[in-house]
Amino acid sequence: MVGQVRSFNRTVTQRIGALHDRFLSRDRPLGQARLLWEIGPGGTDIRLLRSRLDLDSGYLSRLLRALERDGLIAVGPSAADGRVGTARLTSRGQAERETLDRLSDDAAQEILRPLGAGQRTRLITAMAEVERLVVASAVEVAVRDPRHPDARSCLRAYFGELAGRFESGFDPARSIPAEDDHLTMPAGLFLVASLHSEPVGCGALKLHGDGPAEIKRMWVAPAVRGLGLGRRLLAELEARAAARQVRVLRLETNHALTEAIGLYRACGYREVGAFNDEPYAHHWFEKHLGRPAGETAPKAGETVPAGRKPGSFGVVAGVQEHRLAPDVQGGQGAHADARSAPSA
Amino acid sequence: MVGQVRSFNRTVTQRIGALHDRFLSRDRPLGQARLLWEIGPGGTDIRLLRSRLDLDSGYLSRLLRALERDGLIAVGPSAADGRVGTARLTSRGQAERETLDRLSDDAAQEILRPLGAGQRTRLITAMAEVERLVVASAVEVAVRDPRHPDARSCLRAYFGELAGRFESGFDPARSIPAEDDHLTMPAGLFLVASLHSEPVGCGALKLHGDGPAEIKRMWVAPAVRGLGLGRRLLAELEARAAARQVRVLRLETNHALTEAIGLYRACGYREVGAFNDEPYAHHWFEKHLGRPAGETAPKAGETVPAGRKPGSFGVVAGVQEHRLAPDVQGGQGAHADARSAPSA
DNA sequence: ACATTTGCCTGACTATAGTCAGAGAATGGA
DNA sequence: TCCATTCTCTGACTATAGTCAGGCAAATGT
Repeated sequence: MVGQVRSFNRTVTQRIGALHDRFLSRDRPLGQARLLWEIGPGGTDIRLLRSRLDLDSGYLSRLLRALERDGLIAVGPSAADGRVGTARLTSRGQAERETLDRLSDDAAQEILRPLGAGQRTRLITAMAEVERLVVASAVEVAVRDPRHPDARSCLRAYFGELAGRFESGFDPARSIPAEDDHLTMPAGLFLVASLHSEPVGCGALKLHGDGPAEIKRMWVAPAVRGLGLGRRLLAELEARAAARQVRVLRLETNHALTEAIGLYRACGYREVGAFNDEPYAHHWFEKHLGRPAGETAPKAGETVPAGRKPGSFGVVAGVQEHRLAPDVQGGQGAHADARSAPSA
Repeated sequence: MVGQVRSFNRTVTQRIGALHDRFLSRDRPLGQARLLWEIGPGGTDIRLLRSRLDLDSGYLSRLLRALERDGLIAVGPSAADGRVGTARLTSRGQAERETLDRLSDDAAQEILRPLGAGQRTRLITAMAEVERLVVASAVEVAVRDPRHPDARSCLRAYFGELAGRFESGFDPARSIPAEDDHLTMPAGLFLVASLHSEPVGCGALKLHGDGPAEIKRMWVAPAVRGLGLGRRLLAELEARAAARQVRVLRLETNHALTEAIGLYRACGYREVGAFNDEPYAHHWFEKHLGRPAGETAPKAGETVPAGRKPGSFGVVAGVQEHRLAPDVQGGQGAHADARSAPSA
């Protein structure tokens, strides 16, 4: 497995990355091109640019002034806050950005051009799959204080969604409360999932000594649904509950939340009778932890067992192996001919 | 299609490339690390390094001496040719290389770690597919003089393979000859397929005025089989034949070459009676060009029709869209909540 | 044997990317 | 009102990556 990932890293990153950069930096340094793109039509606050591209403020400042000198952008103070600046594209900047857009298309075409029709569709499909899963793997899950802005943002989105999806609407005041203190150690905990440091999901655990603990506040942002994030949050909560000697987990949910119900079932939760009087709930679930298992997915954060083979493959350019892509093929036996010195 | 490729380029290249480089250049500049890797155990001639990494000779020289100063490599003249130098790793160099190897593994693990078991296998499968096809798209096909070293290398490999696979062996002198002049314009032409400027396949066309032309010397290196290269070479030959008013293509082949026979059939060649007395042939095929089509794959080198949508997506870092990966999902409607300023 | 080519090296440059320590203005909170 | 903080900018550096023009020595072809 690791071997395939490494092989992919070498071959694909190298080839596509190189092609990409070659097209983009045809007449402008890469850093500037990146920035020009990132500003986008409509303009962007400088501090946003800094955090998004993760640039030193001095460096960014210089890049901005280079673009400004070339008449591609105009920088002015933000309306709301006199300290922050806003960069916006001039019409020349817009044109330049459209050129970049076109070049990026060319780079993509360059990949597709040599392939046949069937190969193209297979490539597109596989690329979509890799992309989905790589994005999924870029999501980070961490314990956060429920009072943290990211947590608050998730909770707001969560309540908003409940209000939209429950046929009765949703009023937090009528629901059984789960106050911040109850979702903070030692009473419980709150997990936030982030993608590129923006919150995209959450889940909470409310402990009751060594009695059954409760799963609360399970939410995944619409943009990242279908990436297995719900399952991952749930597994993470279960692991942390188990680490605190919890034997039984419980949760209640509304019948409008069909994906959630499906998730709980798939993760080994069994429907039980109502164990509380939550007015918005239609289903109550329970799961006993520490089972002989077989039905639960391996927990996220677990170390992958796959051992490294001593003589395994490429690190960087790895052109030797990369060259004739023996990884791609099964065997690598009798092609000495193809490798024979071309200039002999 | 182009949109998906672009989206992939941004997301995957960015994420994986960044991770990769972060691991590798922990204590050594990337250029040096790459070089150290490329030299490999057993050492490599400097001119090979130059062509493989496509480096300026001056720059390479400096990199080599930096590594030499650090005691990681030793450079000496090659045994065969006093002009060329050979770089080989010292024991410290070996150790350093193994560290890089380990770091590269770590980078791969880092991708897999957050995923569940099912996701991992799906990712691996999709990565293998993308890699195969990206390698396929990196193969270049061009007309070459059959006397060119690359062409010679292919022919040598081709004859070698025939000798190994025909139960009777193969002696070029007994076969109907196709001399260099007959495979050079205007009498014919010779195609060479290269991957990273190493020859990996060939195919030739022998014209007979406006009579049936012959396909000859079809060969694909074992390491790149299964990438559709044979089909591509064949399509390319057909296109060039058609451009010269050829109406009918012919070829003969030996029954030991089962993949080739399958390829010809799949590409619309019909078996016909022997049209020559080639002693090594068991099957003779023919194809009429310029048919109403439907059975031939689209010719390589053809322009892809897929038009660019005016407001389409990211060029460079493209963090805006990239961030919550709307491309990955179908829709992008109601997740304003998840985007709301995390620092609000 | 001699001219040409090939392969590597050196010196002299340039551009890009990035870091770090402040300075100075605007803002927010006590 | 004042103090601490936030945000951007400037100056002063450094490292990496690369380019280009020769120079010298070994090999090659005639």
